[in-house]
Amino acid sequence: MAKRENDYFSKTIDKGFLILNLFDQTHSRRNLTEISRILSINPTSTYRYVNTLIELGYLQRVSNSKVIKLGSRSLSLGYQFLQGFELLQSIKPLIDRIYQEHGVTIDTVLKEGDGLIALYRRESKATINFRHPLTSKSIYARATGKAILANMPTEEFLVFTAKTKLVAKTKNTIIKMDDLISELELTKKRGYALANEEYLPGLNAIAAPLINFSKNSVVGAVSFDFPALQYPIDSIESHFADTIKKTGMDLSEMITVADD
Amino acid sequence: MAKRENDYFSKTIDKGFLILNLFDQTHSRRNLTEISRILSINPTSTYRYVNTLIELGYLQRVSNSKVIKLGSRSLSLGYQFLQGFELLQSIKPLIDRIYQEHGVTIDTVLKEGDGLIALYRRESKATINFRHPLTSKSIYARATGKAILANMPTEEFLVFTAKTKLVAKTKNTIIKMDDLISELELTKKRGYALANEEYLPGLNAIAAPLINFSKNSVVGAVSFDFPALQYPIDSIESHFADTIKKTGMDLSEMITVADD
DNA sequence: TCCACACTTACGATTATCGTAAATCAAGAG
DNA sequence: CTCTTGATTTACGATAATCGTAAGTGTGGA
Repeated sequence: MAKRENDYFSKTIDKGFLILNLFDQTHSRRNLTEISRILSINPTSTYRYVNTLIELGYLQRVSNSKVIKLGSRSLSLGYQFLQGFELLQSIKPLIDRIYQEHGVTIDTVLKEGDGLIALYRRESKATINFRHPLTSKSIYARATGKAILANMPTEEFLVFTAKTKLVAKTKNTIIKMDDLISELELTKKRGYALANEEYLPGLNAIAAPLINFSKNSVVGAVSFDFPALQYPIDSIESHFADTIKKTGMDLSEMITVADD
Repeated sequence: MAKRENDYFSKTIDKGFLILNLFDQTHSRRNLTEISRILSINPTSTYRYVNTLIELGYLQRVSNSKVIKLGSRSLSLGYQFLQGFELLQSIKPLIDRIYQEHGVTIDTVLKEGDGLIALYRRESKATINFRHPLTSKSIYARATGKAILANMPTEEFLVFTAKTKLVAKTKNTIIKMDDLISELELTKKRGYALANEEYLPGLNAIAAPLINFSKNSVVGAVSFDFPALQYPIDSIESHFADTIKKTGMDLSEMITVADD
């Protein structure tokens, strides 16, 4: 073996998942060349991998053509992941209950690397909103993100400030780091974060951090989301500040137990 | 190379997914030895694979211990699969609407090999019921399964009768093949299937097949599920026969377009 | 403290995968 | 209908990734 750089990492598995990851709502169909180019994998290897995933049922051909889409095995694996993910199962009943009581849209996210990933979302109209982004990097522009940033260890926050360039997502996005820092100080003090159309135009939100008390670290955040037109930020703050703080605390307690 | 049995199938990818598949609601935590034994993979290889999946975030260690559970990457991949699965996206709005109108529990399944897999489910109380089985083999005991069997090509049905042994799931399960066959003839004639506590005690259901008209083949089924106590099978039949047939037809039309 | 078992690392042997080249297929242009 | 072009699939020797034994390290219970 040449380098033995990391003997205990399988590149092949990595590639398999990279391929599967290319299929999502906006790219539900792809062909070999596309896959091969995006991932810079030799066409023959790509063929082998795709063929494997098709035989396993995770991908399938669109009516015997060369076009490829997700297979039904992916669907059941998807459900299985949701069912098997302990944290989701533990917080779901509580979120559903709060949703019933207050009729607000609730979004729960986890901190994952630099960004956020969706943990569970209840929409005031439909159920899970399948259009909502599953991951987002612009953590500083979202209420959930700000709740997390405000409760990060100083060291980690410094890394964030060092490597993040604040980009305007909307006209309200905070783009000066100093402004963001004082906003976060306020956020930490009062126990909740606000986002006044800072991430998406027309979307206001209030969020509280999710803390693993036993590790004393922030793992995510929960937010209530509102249409900005009917719910100006002041009215959200006066009506929901206590509720979001309580919700954050309740969820944090569950997470502390479930997260290990 | 020794055999060149199938040059275009990657065993490594296969194994990666086999490992991930071991994690579900009832087995949300496992250790190396367990995985290695179940899959008959050499411990070192198992270590390599698990290590890979951990580095990629699909698995994670339970607080630095040796115990392993699903990682947050699996959660987002799970959501991504649901979002990217075209058939689910196309039928979801219709199911949601029928759910609103009739307030019944709706279950949609796809035929997959010998068994059924969950496509989408709306519960009359909560949303997606995460406890409901995602896959089931006892196709003959369920309303959805019977709707599918009744509309299978003769050839495929003969394969089913040849290799299936009817096992009683409840005291009502049909266990004589002749009885099942005449039941299926009736099912086909009237356009819907009934299950009178044949799969689970206390569960009654009425189901219609989902047909891909362009291929002229049955791809799944949709059912309304009821608690047997409040809803005897006769009353279900008289109240919901037309609705389930209409629902089946509407969904079939969508599927014909979306399924290719 | 010791034992038993599980996990991790090392490294030569093995063989699965890589990747060039050539064949086949499919779609659009003429 | 034929040709052309680009995509997909197959073949097969070369390469290097993975396998699997063996030995080392950790960990929990007796």
